[in-house]
Amino acid sequence: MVTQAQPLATKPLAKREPDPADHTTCAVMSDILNRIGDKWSVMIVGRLGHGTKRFSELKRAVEGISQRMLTLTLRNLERDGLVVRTVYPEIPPRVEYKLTPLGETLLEPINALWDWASVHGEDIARARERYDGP
Amino acid sequence: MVTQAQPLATKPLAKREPDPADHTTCAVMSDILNRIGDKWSVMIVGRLGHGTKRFSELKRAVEGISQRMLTLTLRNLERDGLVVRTVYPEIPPRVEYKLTPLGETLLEPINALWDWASVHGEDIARARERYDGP
DNA sequence: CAGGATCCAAATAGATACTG
DNA sequence: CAGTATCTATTTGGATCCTG
Repeated sequence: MVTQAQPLATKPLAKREPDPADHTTCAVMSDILNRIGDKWSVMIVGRLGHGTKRFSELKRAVEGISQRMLTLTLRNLERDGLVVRTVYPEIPPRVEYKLTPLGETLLEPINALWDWASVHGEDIARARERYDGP
Repeated sequence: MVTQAQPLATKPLAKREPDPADHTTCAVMSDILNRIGDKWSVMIVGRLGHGTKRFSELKRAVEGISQRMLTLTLRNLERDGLVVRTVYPEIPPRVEYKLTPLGETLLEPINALWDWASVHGEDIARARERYDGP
């Protein structure tokens, strides 16, 4: 309940190797992964990396997503401070979503992953074929 | 011992921006995220980044994981060619896990994420407090 | 248009108990 | 030690209907 105003900003835990034995960072990672690891968050963040989009644009852009999941995912991203939601009180209603500065910083590691996926995706596919049987 | 596969190098699909409209890479991403996005894979890969570990070592190192989930996750990582499993026919049995060359390449984007998490974890925590109510 | 509310199916995860 | 086999609880996602 205490809205503690600790000297915030970029005074993190210090850079460190990924170390699952480090329970603090480990917990944070679990948390992050729960967000970006879900089925849609990365797609949406990636799409918003191209600029502001409204709800229906996202729905069309992110192939296969249901209305419900788009709403839920956007709410979570908003809650985590990665996305801002702006409502224009018009008729018909218009709602726009864009990345926050924090959200934009996430774009970088996500791009790294995206690159990895595009480079090694076929390696994985081959590994699976090998594993699943000759 | 296990230097069987050369890192297959970089002959990818060409570098590209994250673009959820690109259905090919998009599908690959979904796939990758399904692997590294689950609750345990990243922890395990991170831990194996420090070197070969046996089953019980991993179980102790990755806090909170159940035997079942460790087995399942390791099998998936093995299937995807990210981890090699070596059984030593001794009594009592000994099984060791280590990253493949492909698995090691994954360490890099994972580290990027880990860094991001350690830097911005508190930002997210604060954003949530703000969102959830004062 | 941008959702909220429901209901239901499927995927995931945890807790045992048992085994070579 | 390193699993497998079950059974159950929780999470998640999709489909559908409704509204300002």
